[in-house]
Amino acid sequence: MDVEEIISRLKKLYPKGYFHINRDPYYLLISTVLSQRTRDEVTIPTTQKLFSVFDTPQKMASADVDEIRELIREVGFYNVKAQRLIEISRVLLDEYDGIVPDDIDELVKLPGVGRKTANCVLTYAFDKDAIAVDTHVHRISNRMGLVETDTPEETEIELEKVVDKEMWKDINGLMVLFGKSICRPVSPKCDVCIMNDICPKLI
DNA sequence: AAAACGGGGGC
DNA sequence: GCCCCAGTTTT
Repeated sequence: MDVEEIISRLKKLYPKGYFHINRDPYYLLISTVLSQRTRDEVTIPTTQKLFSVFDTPQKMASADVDEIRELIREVGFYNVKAQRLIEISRVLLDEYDGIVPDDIDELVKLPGVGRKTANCVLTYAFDKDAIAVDTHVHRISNRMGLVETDTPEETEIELEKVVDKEMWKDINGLMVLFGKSICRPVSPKCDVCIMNDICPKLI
């Protein structure tokens, strides 16, 4: 399977890539945590609403957890997420001088931040070379025969072997857009898919 | 390895 | 009314 061809086609299909309203590291970190297992149509306005009140680690760290909880209710998992946002902000202040670290090993130490979230921050906020593997990237990479893996962690490792480093940061956004519109989890739109001629169609 | 966290939208 | 969604932590 020609990885470069796949990414090249996705870039043509989505020339503007994935749109982010704000690439500030703290904003992106918080919005990405809020987006876990949640549609971004919901996450985007909720994050803006939250930041209209608490827009810095200093403000968030001393916020009332009940107020955060109500502000983010629509994204779901609001109880644990509200506590994590406050705890993340406190750790940033205590351990990192209020600055979001640009290192994977430091980011994953933050509560509620796993490899997917950390790699999103690295690629979108810091423009670093990393692959953020979510369910879309995991599913599509396997469907198209780029890798054969059981877990996102495994997929990240295998993708790094078969994709040029300069393309790593593009994978997540492109495959998310592709995965939501065409290569969906169930009933993918293979009949209108631009990968039709090169896809193994292992569905 | 499996459960738990969850409101909102699609069907 | 049922099922799924830019995951991560806990049991």
